[in-house]
Amino acid sequence: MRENIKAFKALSDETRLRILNLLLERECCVCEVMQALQISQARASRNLAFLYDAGFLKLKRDGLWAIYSIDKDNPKEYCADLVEVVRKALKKNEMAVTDRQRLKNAVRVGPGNV
Amino acid sequence: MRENIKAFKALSDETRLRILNLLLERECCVCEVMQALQISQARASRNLAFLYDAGFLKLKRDGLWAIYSIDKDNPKEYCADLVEVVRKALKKNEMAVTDRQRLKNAVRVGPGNV
DNA sequence: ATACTATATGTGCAAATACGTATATAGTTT
DNA sequence: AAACTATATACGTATTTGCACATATAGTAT
Repeated sequence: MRENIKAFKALSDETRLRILNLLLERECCVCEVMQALQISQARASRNLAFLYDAGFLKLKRDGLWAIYSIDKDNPKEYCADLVEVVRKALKKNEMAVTDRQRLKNAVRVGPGNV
Repeated sequence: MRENIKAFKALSDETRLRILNLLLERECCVCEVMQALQISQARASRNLAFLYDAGFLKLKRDGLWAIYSIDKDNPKEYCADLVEVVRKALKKNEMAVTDRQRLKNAVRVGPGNV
């Protein structure tokens, strides 16, 4: 039960839903998330970590970059189900559409160079 | 987005997941919920109201009793999807099984008579 | 009407949450 | 090595949450 609660809690926050919306498009590094959502680096990092901890994301390192993506192989069945719910829910959401648009212009370069 | 967040928030709490678990068995009045979960009347009432407000439940009055049940006709598609996720997640959960068992012995009589 | 019953809600408090700011960490480049 | 870069985290603060307790509300029965 504790794990389920953690998963629902992870999804009950606007910042994290917006992040998930981005990652449904493609994998992102922290700096791309902060650009697309126009939020601080610490906020992006923290909320990505929250989603990761809840089991929704996987992480790979590429030099200085931390590349987060949706973990489609997570054995917890509810994870994939919940991601699908989010995808459907945000498909036509105005803010989500804007974020996805901004993601296209985001570049893989750190906070100091944006 | 605000509605989705409210729905996820409603599910990110142990008491409310346990309540939903009961209602997946059958409709319940407030006093049956408090008996099955062994919680206070105020706590049962408030958390039922929370789930109701999030769109998961419907309410019918029967004399003094407030009968809550899962609203299967809610047009919001994510509601039914999320209820299904909860059903799968709690099917074999130990606490959820215990609660369902206790529900069988719950009676439709108020807090003063338990 | 009065007493009773089931449910809802106001209040205050302790704990949890989310954030900005500043700083630490770890990998990269020169 | 030193300077730089992307990310993670510690800390303080404002807000939100969930609860117990007490009380209010509304329907029922006598």
